Amino acid sequence: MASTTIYDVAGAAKVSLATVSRVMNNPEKVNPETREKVLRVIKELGYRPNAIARGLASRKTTTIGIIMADVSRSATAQLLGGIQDIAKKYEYSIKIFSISHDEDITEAMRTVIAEQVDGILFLNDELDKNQMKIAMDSIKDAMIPVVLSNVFYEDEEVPCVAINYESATYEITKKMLEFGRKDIYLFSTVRRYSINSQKEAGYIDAMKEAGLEPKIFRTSGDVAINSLHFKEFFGNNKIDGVIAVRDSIAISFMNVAQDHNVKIPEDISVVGLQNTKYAILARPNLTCVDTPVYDIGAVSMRLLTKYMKQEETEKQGRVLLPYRFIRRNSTTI
Amino acid sequence: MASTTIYDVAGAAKVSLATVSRVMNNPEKVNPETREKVLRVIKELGYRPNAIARGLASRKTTTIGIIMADVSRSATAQLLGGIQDIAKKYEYSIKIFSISHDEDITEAMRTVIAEQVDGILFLNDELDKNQMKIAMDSIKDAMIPVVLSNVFYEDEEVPCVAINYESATYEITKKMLEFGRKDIYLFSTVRRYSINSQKEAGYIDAMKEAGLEPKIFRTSGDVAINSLHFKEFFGNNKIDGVIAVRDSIAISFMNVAQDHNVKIPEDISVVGLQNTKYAILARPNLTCVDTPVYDIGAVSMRLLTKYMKQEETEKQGRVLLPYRFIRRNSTTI
DNA sequence: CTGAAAGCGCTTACAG
DNA sequence: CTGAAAGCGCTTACAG
Repeated sequence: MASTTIYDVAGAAKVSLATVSRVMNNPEKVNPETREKVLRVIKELGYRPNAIARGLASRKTTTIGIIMADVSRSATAQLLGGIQDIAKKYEYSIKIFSISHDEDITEAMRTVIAEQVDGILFLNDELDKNQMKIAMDSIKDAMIPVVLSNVFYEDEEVPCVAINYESATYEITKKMLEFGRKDIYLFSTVRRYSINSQKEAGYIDAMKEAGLEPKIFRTSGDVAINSLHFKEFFGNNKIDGVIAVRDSIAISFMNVAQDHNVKIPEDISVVGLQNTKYAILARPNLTCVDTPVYDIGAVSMRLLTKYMKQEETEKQGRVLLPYRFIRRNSTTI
Repeated sequence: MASTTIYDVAGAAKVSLATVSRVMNNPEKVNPETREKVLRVIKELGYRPNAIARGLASRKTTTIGIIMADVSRSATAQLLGGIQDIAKKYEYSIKIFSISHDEDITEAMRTVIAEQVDGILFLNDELDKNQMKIAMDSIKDAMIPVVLSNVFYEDEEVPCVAINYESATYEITKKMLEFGRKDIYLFSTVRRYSINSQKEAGYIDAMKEAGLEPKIFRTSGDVAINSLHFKEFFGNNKIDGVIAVRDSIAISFMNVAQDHNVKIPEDISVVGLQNTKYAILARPNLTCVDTPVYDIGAVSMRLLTKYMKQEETEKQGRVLLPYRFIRRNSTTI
């Protein structure tokens, strides 16, 4: 079945195609009677304008591009959830682009730009400074509105929606210190992410302020490997607190600790910095800093629509969403 | 910076735009020398053809549409991972569309079709039979190649990549029976998914074959609610085996059971039907049927490319990928 | 309020 | 092998 075009509608309604176009785009500019007539025909024929033709003619695709590292990462999927809900509301389509840190960023960005998206939501937090600069510069050159979503970039002029991971981690570290913990470790990842760097900074601040030495332990994202690494903590290392950038790291640590007859939270307090749904499946339940990733996605998409419609023109810098602590049984806090 | 067009390239290379177009689409049809010249100019100018214009002129967008229920569901994110890797390889762009079971499917499908995607990967397994029919019929009418990815539809003519969840569940139930378990429950979801129905069917078969009464317990997807429901199992119900359609259900059951001093696996054997990465974070580690969701995504995308290029023309029906059992500590199997 | 016409940036027969 | 021209299905000034 060949799809019906604007010509078919114009023919059936006995008007010009310009009029049909107007009832779809500027209905107020057309006589109510003809408008109704056209609307009726549109409905009868089930007509939907070809989005590609419309995109070419109007130079607006009502499509946004989402640039990320890996869809299957839990945080990315959550962000997408929030983005999608808002995008749907404002009738934007979504195109996704994964860019790996080991590919040619210039080329990858050209691909995105060639797709003529109206705006970009940038979620990739696995690029280094130089790569980020290339990406941001190419978006700027193409004059495409962009919002960073749960990623940080040094140029604070670029709009960004996230959480103040630094202060969140600072505060939770402080709290542990107040409750008497001294040998607190931060468990982070081997790969560097812009967000985890912030968490590390907050932790380091709090420890230094207390006159203690910050101890960052970097582990793999792989749970099986983590488990092996963790064993070393139960011989020589003095340790009474753990803050993990990922819940899965915290949970696998708790498991290994308990296998070594270490009591959680009495001997070691453990905190996760995500609050994924697995936090309450862990035994003991994992105390967390709750980071509202869905909301970050939703808010950043909402902000992007404003830039695309030029309702918001001045760069307002970083939007930092509130976070909160969820006390469960893995801490004595 | 206004983007460079094919006219700019043609001008700089002193050829017609038709020639530029040819070096991009049918390089073999143009003289090697002019080809090199044009290629050089393209590189210098960083030219990339406008994908929208190209799409309109060629009637091919090299974009596929992915229809799903909710991106943030773990299985969906995994599928997307596999899809994206293959799509990238074949240079297809990806547009995502979420369709909820409570919206107007006809309209939703029109939106997808209006976007002129070259092919559709259908992942939504939350629609009922009638809705599925509407969706499939509209795709057929629009003559867009489609592959079902981890979803089942009664018309087996529609290409589909998945796992034989029915036989997988049948076999694991059998295995439990062989090892002496008798009061085996299947824990499923309140909402109906095409995949979970298959799991239920396999379980029912195996139980009936053994002359036992199948007992399906439907619980919410919410872990907190599950926990409350599970309590009833430790008073009256006789139960010595649990097969859960989701790992999270299995894990929260194990937690509640252990809180009631029930021994896993001695008193109750527990199996999860996903093998998410949380299976090994659970205590005891969760025995699973491993369902290679990433692979389903990758294979379905690969198959779709074949249909789009018409390499594969005849409908080959369902492609069922292999699955396997992963024995861990939550079973005595 | 409505229609004729140009144009969006490409591709693709058609000539030559 | 190359170019001129038509056309993809729309939108949008421009007249009227």
